[in-house]
Amino acid sequence: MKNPNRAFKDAIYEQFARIGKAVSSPKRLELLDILCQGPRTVEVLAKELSLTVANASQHLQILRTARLVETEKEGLFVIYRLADQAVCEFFLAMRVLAESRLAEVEQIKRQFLEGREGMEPVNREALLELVREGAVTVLDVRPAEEYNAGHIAGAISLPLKELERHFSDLPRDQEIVAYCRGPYCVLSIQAVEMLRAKGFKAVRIEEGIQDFRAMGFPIVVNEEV
Amino acid sequence: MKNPNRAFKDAIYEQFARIGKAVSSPKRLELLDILCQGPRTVEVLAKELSLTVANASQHLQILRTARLVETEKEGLFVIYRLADQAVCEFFLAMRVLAESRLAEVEQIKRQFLEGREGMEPVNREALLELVREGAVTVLDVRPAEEYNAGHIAGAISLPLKELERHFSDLPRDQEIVAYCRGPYCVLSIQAVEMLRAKGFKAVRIEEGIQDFRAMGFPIVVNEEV
DNA sequence: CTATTATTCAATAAATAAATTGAATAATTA
DNA sequence: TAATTATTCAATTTATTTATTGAATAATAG
Repeated sequence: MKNPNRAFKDAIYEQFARIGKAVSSPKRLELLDILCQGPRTVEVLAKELSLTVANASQHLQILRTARLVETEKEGLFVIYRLADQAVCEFFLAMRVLAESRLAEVEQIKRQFLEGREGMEPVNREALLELVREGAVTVLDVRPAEEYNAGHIAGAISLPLKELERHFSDLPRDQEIVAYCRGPYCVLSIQAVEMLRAKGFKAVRIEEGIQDFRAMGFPIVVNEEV
Repeated sequence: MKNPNRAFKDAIYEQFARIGKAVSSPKRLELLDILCQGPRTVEVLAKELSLTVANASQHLQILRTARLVETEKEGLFVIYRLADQAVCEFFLAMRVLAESRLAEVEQIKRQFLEGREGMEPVNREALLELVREGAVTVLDVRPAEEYNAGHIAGAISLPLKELERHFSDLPRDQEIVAYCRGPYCVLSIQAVEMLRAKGFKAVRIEEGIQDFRAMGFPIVVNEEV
């Protein structure tokens, strides 16, 4: 070893790599993405990712070893949550980097949305402005608990599962903008398809709640029951 | 497969994981850190990390596959550089996250600096303010090429290797603040030790050139020769 | 053309990580 | 207390990653 500082540097970068290793698995990234939305039990996470519970538990423990998530035992359940909001911001930064550096991401997305109406990349800035002004009906199509945990001020909660039962509550003259968890969540895609099939003027906005938060949109949190 | 969108999500998160895998090795993180300072040849990078050239080349190719770095052939040499300044910012974000989440980082650093004078965590804000005001002599102890590629406005270039020959150029009445590549670069540590041994009032500032840039310090770039 | 030099490639062995399976643990309910 | 449920543990197989080595390639200089 020529350089006497090698051991120090090795030790430091090995620590940095703990974070890197934690985010080097697609499954763990998806877990982080969901945990950005709020705390979840192992069971719920496993189901969301179509993993066995044991496998999900293992991945979660790796995230915990890297101190990116924390746990709390509540009765029979173990609730996992992000250790810090900074972890969510880091995940978002990584997503943005992947989107900007890897053309494949855009390609996979385009391929998935191909042929579906209302999903074409709209003029995002203009749409965001309309949302800001309240000039459109903003629909939060995530499950009610997630809406309660935090939603865009002025947005209406209408979980995808209940959409069919509430068509009559929605305006036919005004544009409807649906959002969900983010660009890779399909809830808003399905919602817009259903709405369009019924003749509504609906469009999807890719941004998820964390993106809106990062952009400084006012977020409303409902009281816990 | 219960969920028909699984394939889409798997494809997306697999792309994200390409970035994660690229930054999951300590060696590749160190390579990125150095490349944040500027372009380098394979040979130089290999030497800096005490790696074989073949091994360094392999790591660099992995970074290139993840589109984090780019290459350019110049004569016999292949020059690697970051593909985008955003990659440097991402690396810094990862470093900050590791520092905040992993207590081990601070511990390793403390252990390394133990017993050395001038390295105690000084009042950073106050010191930065002095640097900003030009109330202290600011020493850039990196190699001259790196100084030329970008340095804090007002800083004097005095590479560690030439320090001994230029003691007489330095003020004995004013405080000297040395900086280098960042908190895990040892150049400024060695410089401060040498200066103190000669009776100068020298302190180290942990921040590296990329940190100063991120903090909005004015950076001066010398004309290429 | 030959020699030199920087880099990459290819093959291998060793280490590490991933998913699967079934058993073990811990908290709760009947 | 026994049964149930959510989670973790441990063992295994399979796949991936890492470092090492020596050969191959490509650009340049003699």
